[in-house]
Amino acid sequence: MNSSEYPLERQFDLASTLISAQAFQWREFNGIWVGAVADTVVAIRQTPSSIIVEDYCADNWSPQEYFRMRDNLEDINRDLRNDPLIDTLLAAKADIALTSQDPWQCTLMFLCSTNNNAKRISNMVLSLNRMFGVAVETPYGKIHKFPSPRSLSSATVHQLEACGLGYRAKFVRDFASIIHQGALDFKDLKKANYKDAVAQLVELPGIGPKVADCISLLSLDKLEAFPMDIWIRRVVSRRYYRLLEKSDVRRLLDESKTVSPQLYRHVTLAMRSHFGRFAGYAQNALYCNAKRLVSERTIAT
DNA sequence: CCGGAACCTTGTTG
DNA sequence: ACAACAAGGTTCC
Repeated sequence: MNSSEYPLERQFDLASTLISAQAFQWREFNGIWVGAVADTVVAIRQTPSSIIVEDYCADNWSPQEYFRMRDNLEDINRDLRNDPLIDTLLAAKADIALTSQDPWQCTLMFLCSTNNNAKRISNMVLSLNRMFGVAVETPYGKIHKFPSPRSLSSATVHQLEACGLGYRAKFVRDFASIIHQGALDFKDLKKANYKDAVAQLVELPGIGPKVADCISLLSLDKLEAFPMDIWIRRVVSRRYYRLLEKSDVRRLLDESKTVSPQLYRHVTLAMRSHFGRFAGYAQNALYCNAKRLVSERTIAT
């Protein structure tokens, strides 16, 4: 076990970030967050001035990188500062960091995320780890590493269904095979521009435009990606309708109707042109705000 | 290309 | 308690 302390290069809230539905593998043990990341298992805790990481399998996992501590938030915020709502949210200091994850792991988790809720996604990911990941002894019990492409590609659909994946089992297996065979290289996607990366991602089984945007933003350094889920759909149609075609707004407002690929493209393009090259940061702020408002409401009633 | 339905399952809601 | 519904969408037709 390798323990290191990293000074907080800027303030952010660890707990809020780890439950913000950017990743689904984290579990808390009295303020200490334990989870599988990339090819290791880590326990993280936050002090007022630092992040302390215990790394159980390696010594190269960097919280600075994972939490994007080196992004220049002043530049980013200045860039986003032609938007009143974002200004308000930035002033409120939600302190939720944007994560930069391992693409293989990130893609797997978002494959599990479709038509699903955070709690269940988390259960699915933890089951996959338990069934297919290498067990590691920690003070918090046996924690399993994230499975390799090899192990998931040789899994049976039946085994994956036993992890609670449902109809996603086939997607996960097929996707794992593609990666295991080397038919897609995430390094190429990192080098590619946003548009090309998304175009390649949506060719993969179970990955549509929304999941492709999440992967691009959270693991491929495409900070202009603006994933639109149901929460962003609501915010956009109610607070940013001026940027959109009337017919698109009507379509978004009627939640009984699905978002067609073209509508998704229209709307997210409009948002990207509004927010610019760091649109993903704006998306994260809007998403967290929407969720926060809802949780306050459920507590109040 | 578009719209609508089906999709596994579980946690939450009324 | 228990049915109905929603849940960070995608695929198929």
